[in-house]
Amino acid sequence: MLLIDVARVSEEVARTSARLGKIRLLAELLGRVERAEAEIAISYLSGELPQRQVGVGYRSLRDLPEPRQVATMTLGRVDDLLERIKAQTGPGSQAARRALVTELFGGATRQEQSFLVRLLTGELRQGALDGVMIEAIARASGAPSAEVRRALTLRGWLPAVGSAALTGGVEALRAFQVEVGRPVAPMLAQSAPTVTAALEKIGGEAALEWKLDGIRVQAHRSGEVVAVFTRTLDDITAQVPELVEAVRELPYDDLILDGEVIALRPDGRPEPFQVTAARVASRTDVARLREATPLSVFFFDALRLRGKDLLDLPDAERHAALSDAVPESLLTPRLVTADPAEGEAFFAEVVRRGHEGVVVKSPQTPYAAGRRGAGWIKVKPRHTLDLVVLAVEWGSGRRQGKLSNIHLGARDPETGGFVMLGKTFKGLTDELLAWQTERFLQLADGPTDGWTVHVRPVQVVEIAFDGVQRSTRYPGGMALRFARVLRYRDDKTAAEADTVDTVRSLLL
DNA sequence: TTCCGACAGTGGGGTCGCAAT
DNA sequence: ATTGCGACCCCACTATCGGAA
Repeated sequence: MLLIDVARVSEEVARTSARLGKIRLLAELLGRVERAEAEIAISYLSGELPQRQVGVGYRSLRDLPEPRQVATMTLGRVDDLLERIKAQTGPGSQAARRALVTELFGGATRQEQSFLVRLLTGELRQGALDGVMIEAIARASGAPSAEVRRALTLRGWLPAVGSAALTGGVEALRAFQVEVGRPVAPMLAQSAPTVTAALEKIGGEAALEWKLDGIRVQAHRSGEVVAVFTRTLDDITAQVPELVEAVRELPYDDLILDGEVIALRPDGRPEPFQVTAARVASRTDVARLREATPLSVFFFDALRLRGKDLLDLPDAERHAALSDAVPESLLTPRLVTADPAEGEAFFAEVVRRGHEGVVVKSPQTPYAAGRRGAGWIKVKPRHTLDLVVLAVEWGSGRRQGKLSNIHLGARDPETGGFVMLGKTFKGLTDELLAWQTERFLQLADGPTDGWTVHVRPVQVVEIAFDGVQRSTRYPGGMALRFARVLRYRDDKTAAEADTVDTVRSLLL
């Protein structure tokens, strides 16, 4: 199959707003792709590369060669070039990669170049990724989409699942089983503003667990072999020796556990997320790093124990099995209650100890691998500040032509100026986007680079955020974590906005 | 007919490793 | 030594479609 066939379908999918229409278009293409190229086609049309990453991003694609007039590239040829690009390492590799990128794009038409750029930068923007592709595979193969989804959560890579479905139908999909050493898509949580609201959603008794601000881990053990995976199924076994040792000491040797690793201070309080993240990301000199910043692990779920899959069991039963297999010191603290007052007190205590919040879990739900099911609901405290808008950036995609990402500043009483604390584009409705575009064009002040519009610092905005972290990027040395817009405040002037001192007091 | 679950999109700050400067 | 880039940790929120109620 030619790349142009895939690029054309992608554009047609992007033009189609109906999801069923997108599914029909994708299924039609899957129906005529050769088996040998099915993985590549599925991969490209769900916005990922078979190579996963090849070391080429937005910056490397700035100036491309002139496009061809006639489309001749096959999927196999593109895949081969991407494979060679990925294989470049060591001195001279950047030039070699650049040459191969030129070769790839020089063989492509304008339409193909556009598709490849979006594919390589991870911005396909056709309104269809895994979720829609699952349905398309189901339709093209005749297998129920639930079977496709189930196979995906166990295999972790849709092209392999889709290719199997197209070749062998439902039977091939059923052959995918939980396999120790191969990560399962982790279950995710929804969120609620308070524990009371979360309990109400679940209805009746629920389990409340500490939410630790670390790195999610899935630990596998087969015999003495241990492997550890992240939320996106990357292998980080070598970076977390403490976890590997802890799992080796467990009495069972065929298991998959779900948990969190986190760096704790000697007094048991958590280190800032940045400390845990830096430790886990470091691959060099791990032995020395673990002396200075040891990691602790806390498990909260068991997907497999003693060779038995537990995914389909209700939470309460999985947790009973977990607490039977794992010592208390490795278990995430947990309280089972139906009483909102008791739940809120538990939440307050967890926050007082410096942790991120709680996860409220329904005792009945099975492990919904890969889904953001209603069985788990996270609750975190929320801070707010009244800040001043210093500048705005033009949006992209569906926000093209709208001023979108706003720069946030706190008042500095010493200088009478404002100190930037970060940016946000979250929490804006279409109505608000339209309003702020007009408002900030009126307030525009000073030079613009065509991207950022600086404004007179007069507009106050109420911002919600999770916390203040240390920053080397901003002049105040601090930045807001997960900032989002709550509302514009026209009842306050910039002189009444919150100060950097207020923000600094939240840093400790 | 209305409601709501699932998805895709739009980006945020911080960190590491690697190659180039 | 420093800088630029790619990749991946953490993530919130809104709009939309289409099946469920």
